Formats: sequence, C-alpha cells, structure tokens
Amino acid sequence: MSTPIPDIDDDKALRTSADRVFEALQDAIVRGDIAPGSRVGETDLAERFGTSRGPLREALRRLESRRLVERTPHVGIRIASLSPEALVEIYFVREALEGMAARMAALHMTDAEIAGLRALLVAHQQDEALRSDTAYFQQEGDLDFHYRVIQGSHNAALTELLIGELYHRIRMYRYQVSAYPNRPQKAFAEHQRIVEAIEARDGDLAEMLMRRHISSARRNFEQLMKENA
Amino acid sequence: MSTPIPDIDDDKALRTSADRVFEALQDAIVRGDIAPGSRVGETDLAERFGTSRGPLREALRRLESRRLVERTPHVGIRIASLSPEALVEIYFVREALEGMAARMAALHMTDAEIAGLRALLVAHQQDEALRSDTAYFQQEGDLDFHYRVIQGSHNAALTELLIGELYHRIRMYRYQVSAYPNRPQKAFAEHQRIVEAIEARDGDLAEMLMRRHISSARRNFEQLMKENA
DNA sequence: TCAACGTCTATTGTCGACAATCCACCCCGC
DNA sequence: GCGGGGTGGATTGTCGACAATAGACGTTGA
Repeated sequence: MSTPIPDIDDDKALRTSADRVFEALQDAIVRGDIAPGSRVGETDLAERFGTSRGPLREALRRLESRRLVERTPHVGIRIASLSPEALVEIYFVREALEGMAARMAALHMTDAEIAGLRALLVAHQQDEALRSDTAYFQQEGDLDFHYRVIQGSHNAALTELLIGELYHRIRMYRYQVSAYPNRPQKAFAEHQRIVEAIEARDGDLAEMLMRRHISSARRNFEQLMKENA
Repeated sequence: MSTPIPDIDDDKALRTSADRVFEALQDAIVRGDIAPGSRVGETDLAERFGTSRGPLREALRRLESRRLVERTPHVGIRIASLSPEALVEIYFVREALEGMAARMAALHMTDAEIAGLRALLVAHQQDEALRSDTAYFQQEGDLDFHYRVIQGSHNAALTELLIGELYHRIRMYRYQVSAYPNRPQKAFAEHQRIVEAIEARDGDLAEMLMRRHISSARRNFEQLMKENA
C-alpha cells in the first residue's frame, strides 16, 4: 500500500475517470509496478486510483480485451503474466504483421517520413557508439524504429493492432525480465538495411528483411530460454 | 427476422449479465439488427437487453476495444460502420496473418486435423455442385475453412487476433452488403491447393498460396468497388 | 433577418448501497 | 485422524439515484 502506484494522471485531457484509470492501470501493469500474476481486489484498486468501482470495472473490461488482466467471474481478476511461450507466439504474429507493415511502408511512406526514419538511425548510431552495451536504451530505440515503420504503412487497422494491442504485452515482458541481451549492434545493422529497402521503394525486400529481423530476434530469444533452462 | 433483437442469450453458461449483453449486442451489431452508424442511447439499450446501465457500459467498453462501437465522451456511442476502405485495410492484415497461419498449420496440424480439413472440402464440393452460385452458403463455408486453418496453426495469439477480433468486423460487412459475389468456384480451387500444400507439410508454399488467395479476394473486392462507383 | 447568448433538457458519468456468489475455515460424523 | 458438509466472511455483480456535461432550443439584440 503506502503509495505504490505512480500518481494517477491528473491531466484533464482524458475526460472520463474510466479512461484515466485505464491508462494509469495499463501503465502500472506494463511497468511491473503491480506484480504479474498477482490477484487484486476491485475495492483496493478503486481506492488506489481515487475513483469508485464503476469506472474501474469499465477500465478492467478494456484491459481484459487487451489481455493485460485475466478475469474469472465471481472470483476476481489477476494481472496477466506473459510466459516465454506466449512471447514466442507473439513473435510469429509480429513477423507476419510487421513484415506486411514494412512492405506497405516502402510503398506508402512519404519522403519526409523516410528522411525522419533515417535521421532516427543516425541518432541511434551516435548513442550506440557511446553506450555500446546498455541494452535498455537500445530497446526503447528499437521500439521507436518499429513504431515509425508501422505507422509508415498508413494502414490504420495494422497500426492499431500492432501498437494498440501487441506492443503493450511485449513491453510488459521487457520490464519483467530486466533487459535481456538482444544483440544491439546486429539489430542496428538490420535496421539500416530495412531503411535502405524502404528508400528504394522495394516492398518485397523490405518485407523480407523485416521478417528476417524479427525471426532472428525470436530465435535469439528461444536460444536464450533454452540456455537458462 | 421478426424479433428486432435476437433474443438475449438466457443460457446460464455465461455467468455475468455484462457477458451476456456483450455477446448479444455483438451479435446484433454483426448481423446488422442495429443499423450501422446509428446512435444509440445507453438507457434504451439497457432496457432492451433487460439489464441496468452498469453491466451495459462494461459490455460497451469491450465492444469499443473490438472496434464494433465508437464512443465519444459525454456524447454517446454509435454503432461502427465498416467502410470499404477499412475493409481493404483488413484484407492486408488478413493476408499477413493468415499467410503465417497457413505456414504454421502446415508445420503443426495433426494428421487428424488435416483429414478433417479435407473432408470439409469434399462436403463443400458436393454442396457447391448443387447450389453453384448461392454465394451466402459458400461464404459461411469459406469462413469455416479459414477458421480451421487458423486454429491449425496452434498459435493462440494468432488465433485470438484473427477469430476473436478481426472476423467479427468482416462478418459485419458481409451482412451489410448482402452477399457480394465472391467467385466461389475459383476460391474453392484455391482452397484445395492450400490443403494440398498443408498435406505436403510445405510451409512456404502454404503461406504463399494463402496470401495469393486472400490478396486476390481483395483485388476482386476493390474491382467491385470501382465498378459500383 | 440573422447571429450570438443564455437557459434547459436529455443523456452520460459517477457513486454508494444492496444482493449474490465463492472461498476458507470450522465443526461434526465416521 | 480424516473426509464431508455447513457456516461465515469477504469479494464481486447489480441496481437505482444523483451530479455533470453537451447539444438544442428559444430569446434578445443589432
């Protein structure tokens, strides 16, 4: 108890209480401020977020849709915990979706967007030169890169699925196991070649490279799991 | 079609009222019993489904997550209507995801599942021989075929995304525009070749064929839209 | 006549209380 | 001592009432 949860977002931009709780609670879950797998009571949560159980339950239903909490009727809710196996499953989904996103990005990104993407890579290169092995920063940068490619697809359904649903779970896992090594220099090189393909407006190549990029990250992760077992 | 809303599911298997309303309302939206794009009041809906506004709002939040209703704070909710452009976007997502599903189905489906899949095709062939142009039936059969391949991937994340989220919107569109022609005989031939690839355990081929199958359905749809405009 | 303002009503957002259900613990019988 | 049933407590599910907001309508002034 005490003040375990980072302050509720008091910003009034999100009008309703249910929306604020939804964002705050999602953030708390993703950041691991609430232990994954733990059972939580509605009354406690409502009190903690300074609202009543009505809006809280609405927020919970949305989090349930996003697979961030699991609910069993008349029993309660528990914070979702992503197993390594489930993460591997998501890797396959990412490979398919982001591959398609890269293809469409190569076809539909504006020149300005591509320029911004390359600028991002340059920034990463400099940062990486300094702090070569701090995986965390690279991970956030990695997310940034993928975000931009996804949005570059100009496909709202695709973007919503990836950023709105999948990425929260992935980030949750990254917080759970604090920064597992993820070959930053190699990933960076792959990013660079993806951008080159996009610049060349080569959809086939962009998709292929992105799929290889993600599937090799998956294999790296699977290897890591095998070693730790 | 007489009763305005298909009877609320009185089955007690779904324990809570919010769950029942969620399913019933989703069904009503998908079937078009509530006009797409129409504004609906919470009080009306609650009364219509025989519950109070509390559970109804929880159901609405989940439907909002599935993009079946759109909500603007302090104003109300409106039933989502899927534009042709949005459907095209979803076709691309399907192409990526179902392509991956076909690949994984070729690798992971059990022999029994494959046998069932082929049996389904045989049944389709016979039915289709009789009613060669009734698109509706073929469509439901089409869904059935795709369902099985998706579940054959044995990837829960993939299955949940496709069947749990995307397919409701697709079905909604099929009800909206009553049975647009979708080249049943050609689709059937494509299904057959996909099954052959799965039987051969050829993941690469299965994915390629499935992607072609879906993208050619998309192009067929886009062509149709152009003609009607 | 038109536009801007203010009021007013209908609808949504929020809350607290009550009812229903489950789980843990205890008691009783074997 | 052990298993089964029952009871108590706590938690979730549901409801009706109240507060707050937005949009519609009428009014007033130029």
